[in-house]
Amino acid sequence: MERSRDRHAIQELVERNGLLPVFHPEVIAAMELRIYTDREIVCAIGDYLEGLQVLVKGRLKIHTSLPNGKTMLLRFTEPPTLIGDVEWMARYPVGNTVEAVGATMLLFVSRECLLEKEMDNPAFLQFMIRNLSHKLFTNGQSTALNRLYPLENRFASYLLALLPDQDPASSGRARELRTSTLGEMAELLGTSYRHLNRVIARLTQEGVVERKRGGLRVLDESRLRELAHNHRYI
Amino acid sequence: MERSRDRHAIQELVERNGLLPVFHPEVIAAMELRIYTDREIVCAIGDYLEGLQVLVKGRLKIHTSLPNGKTMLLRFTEPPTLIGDVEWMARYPVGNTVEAVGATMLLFVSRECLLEKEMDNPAFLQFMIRNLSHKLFTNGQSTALNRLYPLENRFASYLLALLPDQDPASSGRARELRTSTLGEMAELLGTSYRHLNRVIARLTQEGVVERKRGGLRVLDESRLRELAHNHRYI
DNA sequence: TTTCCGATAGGACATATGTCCTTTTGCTGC
DNA sequence: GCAGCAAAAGGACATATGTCCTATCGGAAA
Repeated sequence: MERSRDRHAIQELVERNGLLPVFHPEVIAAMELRIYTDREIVCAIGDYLEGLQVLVKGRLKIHTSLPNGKTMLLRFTEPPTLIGDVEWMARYPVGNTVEAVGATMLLFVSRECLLEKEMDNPAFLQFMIRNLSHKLFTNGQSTALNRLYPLENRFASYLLALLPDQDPASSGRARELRTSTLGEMAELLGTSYRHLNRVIARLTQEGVVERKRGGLRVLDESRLRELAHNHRYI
Repeated sequence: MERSRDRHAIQELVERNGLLPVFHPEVIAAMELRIYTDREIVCAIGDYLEGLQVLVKGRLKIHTSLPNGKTMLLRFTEPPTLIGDVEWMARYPVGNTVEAVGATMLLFVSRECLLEKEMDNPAFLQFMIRNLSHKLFTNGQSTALNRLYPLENRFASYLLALLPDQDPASSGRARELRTSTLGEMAELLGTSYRHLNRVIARLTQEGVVERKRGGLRVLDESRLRELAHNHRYI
């Protein structure tokens, strides 16, 4: 993770993400820009955060650990998303691991700074409420859907979420996506490696994906969307 | 549902639940006391709420509907719990059904009243944030646990949550609990009637519960607690 | 009382997923 | 090139759970 105090860049990111009316100017002035590279951990379960962060560029992957030591994918998020909002006020330990997908930028504000300058700022407090509400709302949806569909569908959603953003030049072409290891992917999806393997085998059989050196290749994206139903890891 | 404007009662409930510092006096003055009887619906999925409610006495059952029409138990809550906090600010449609368990009391404040008097009140806004954070936090826990344990364990949790509060006179005695129908209970637990039946059969076999006219009888509460693990429908 | 229906109970079988193992494959260090 | 390892692929079997059916049972309606 790289830190920056580049006022100009920060100001621009604040504006582009509509954060100008939310934070007190002094708070914006105290913000730090944090740049993470692919797969870097932004925060891990059990951490006590020193502040709040706002994702302003790139994408994050959120997953959680179960008591039995396994992990399970929760969701992907896009700007502007708050990280540490749940833990901020009540000082909870971090509940989910947050990991960068590709290069990402987050704005960081220290806890003290917020406590000092924003606790009486309705705009900020309302912003927090809106964000928490939204998380709870989507959370509810996704929980239900998670229980509703078998792995095949969740896996399809996962692949779609990982696909690089559509760029015109590549449309139609089979897209690739790396996976650290299939074992890790299985963990993220909350299943066993064995089972994931079975599902991949089936999809390979059907020509939807293709096993490939160190990853998978998506052959039939539309079929994948069909399988993913409406369910999206957002 | 019965409405009351009994100032004295309302004032007492506000104080007993620590809400005095949270709401503006004028808001408290405008509160309405709503009394629900067992199994009455407080709000249903899709509703647009006209205000915020605070559970101040009794217990609520929260469940959700899945796209396929089935329902699934989410949790039970105890005072002081906010109802409608998620939907309040962003005007979301209600995401979960809320139902009274036994006689319950909620304080109601209209949306307009809040918008007019509390949007700039840091104490209130912070209160909302604390509540939303807490919901998100416990929500996360329960989601994970939900996926971790098989029905037998979730069922045990459910029975424990339904048991009437411990009263000294009845300790040691087998406790009864009505269930509307087993079919409904299955829905709440997010499983099929058939499967629930199987699990009950097993537990009956083991002498943990006993089938009974219109309900079940808990014979071995300690074993039930064992099965429920740490997982609790709170 | 007789009939009928919703609620129960449970059989038979299929699918989703987990656990334990074995084999194959492709790199990597020697 | 060869031994050795971690990841990948997949066989065998067990458990959790779903779907479809059938049979009972007890109370409500006729």
